[in-house]
Amino acid sequence: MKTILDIISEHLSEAFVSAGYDGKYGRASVSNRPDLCEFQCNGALAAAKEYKKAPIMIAQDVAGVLKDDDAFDEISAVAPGFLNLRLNGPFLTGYLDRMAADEKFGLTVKDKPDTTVIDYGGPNVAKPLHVGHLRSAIIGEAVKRIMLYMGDEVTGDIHLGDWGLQMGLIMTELRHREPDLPYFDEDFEGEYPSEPPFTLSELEEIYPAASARSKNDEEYKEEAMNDTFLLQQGDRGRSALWKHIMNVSIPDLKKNYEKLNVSFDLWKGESDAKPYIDGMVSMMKDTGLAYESQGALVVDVKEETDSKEMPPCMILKSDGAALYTTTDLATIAERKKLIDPARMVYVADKRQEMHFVQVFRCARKTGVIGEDVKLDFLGFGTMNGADGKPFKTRDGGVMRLEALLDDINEEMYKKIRDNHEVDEDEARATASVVALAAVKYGDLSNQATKDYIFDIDKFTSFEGNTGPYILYTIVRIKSILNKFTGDGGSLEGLEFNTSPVDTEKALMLELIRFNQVIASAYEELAPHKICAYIYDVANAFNRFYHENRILNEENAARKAGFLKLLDLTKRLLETGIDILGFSAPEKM
RNA sequence: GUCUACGUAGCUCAGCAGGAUAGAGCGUUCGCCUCCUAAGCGAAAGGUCGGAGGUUCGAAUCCUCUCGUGGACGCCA
Repeated sequence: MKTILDIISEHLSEAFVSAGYDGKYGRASVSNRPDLCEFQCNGALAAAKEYKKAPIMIAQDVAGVLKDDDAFDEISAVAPGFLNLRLNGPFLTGYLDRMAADEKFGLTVKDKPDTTVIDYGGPNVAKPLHVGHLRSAIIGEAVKRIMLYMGDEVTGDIHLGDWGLQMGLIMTELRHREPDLPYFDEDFEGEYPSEPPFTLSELEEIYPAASARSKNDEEYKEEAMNDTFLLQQGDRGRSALWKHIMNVSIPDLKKNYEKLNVSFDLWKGESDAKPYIDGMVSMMKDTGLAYESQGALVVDVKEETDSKEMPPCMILKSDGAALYTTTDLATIAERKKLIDPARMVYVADKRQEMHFVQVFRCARKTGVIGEDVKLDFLGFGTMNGADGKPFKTRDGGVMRLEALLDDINEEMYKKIRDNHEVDEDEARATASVVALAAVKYGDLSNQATKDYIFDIDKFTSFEGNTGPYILYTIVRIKSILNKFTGDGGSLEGLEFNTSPVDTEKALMLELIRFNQVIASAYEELAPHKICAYIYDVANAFNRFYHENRILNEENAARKAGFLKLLDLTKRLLETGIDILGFSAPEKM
């Protein structure tokens, strides 16, 4: 179904043509002066030059043609040449009727879905999730859902960090602590123990310890690199140990992502690309594109148009071990073979942009992937604390994701208990739903590419442009509709009011933007556009709510129209937050 | 040093295929709960859109320069 702007633009274009001007000038936009009009067209201003005519004259000509158009109640040509439009009530409700009857509220889904892989999350195994992992998870999940809603076939891959130096570091540290473990005995030929030699919390402590030591201890770091290399070569003991690390770590990761309402279709990792590395490397060597430089194997990815330095893409380190670029390239080959997607989207910290530019160029240049497959990098900014510096706990440590969510849950719980008399279980359940919305909306309402301030005080205050405000609005609507249906009312067969009151029409005008907003959020991979939109809708609803008594409205037809509008508003808002990856409680 | 992103109200952010009086939220001040949830609604105050040039009838938006801040710049991911 066409967007309302496209429809209005068509009317305008025809009018421009009828008046003797080029139809291209008939582009409509939402008014930036709601006091004057609902939609506007600035085409006459642009056309003035071509026709050497005062813009107001052109606007008047077009307005003259439009005066019989039943889509509009009011058309005026205003100096210096604006065309101001107000929509006709029945025309507007006709559009709403079609929206309400459509499964996707008039969104034109893609007729040819793109098979897409979205790579997000990217946690390292054996490391607890911390706040730094929040953005990739939240943004990636939202982008995945936007693409799904738009009709693409999307596979979300968590792409675990399970094959790099961090694995070697863990093994080195473990050997220093427990040198007698059979995994490190090269002569050991028996069965390795089935029980892991560490618990989750031990594992979570081992990595930071190892990482810290490797920074000051050159010898230790070399050991870790060697362990990494041996693991990648398939060393038996290290592979067994690797499995233990995975088995201990992954269930915990799953549990944590579940709490975030983030789910992955694939739990693949860097290690899964291993079978593709050798073939890929020899292919790159055979074609002569990969060559040795300073002991490492590299591929040049410079392009003539580059205005900056572009270091070559490193395929193998000088010790022959794989690194980040290696597994990312091999993963592209793996996805090509197993999924054959039309597009791959990577959601990662924007500081990795250079890496992805190199990987994408290298993949194309060496034929790992064809030119027809779209490769997109969506980089997000750093999550900073209230002081504008990278987010830390009060004592300066890295905040674990679990701790952060627990804090916010607790604040939320207190707030609910303060506001209403509810039993403990219900308050806890509601608190977790609202807290998640607060965190996710707080992140998603900012442009992904920018750094943003994660201010716990702000997020737990829950006023203004926040997730809880959106939820509160939905809960309000639900409450009214439930009361209505509880009293025996039915939402079937209601009709929109064709002569809406001001705040009612304002709400309608917000609702009809839905398909436009979703399409634009999809084009730009921009969840914040959906946030801004549902905030506008919630705002318009709350104004309407305050000015009208809905259930007590005496005019039955008018009341029916109100209820019909409420129902559609609720469905749109619920769809919006579902796309963003959170949900609303029944009460709050 | 090279490249890059960003500088919009006291704070946090929208707006940017050029268009009428630059918008929200928080904070500040003042109103509104006998009535469907006040986590709400209304109103006020608060801005030379970092600065300087340029293109244009018209620039927060496009171009150039400049200042400031962050980031990236081969064996980490």
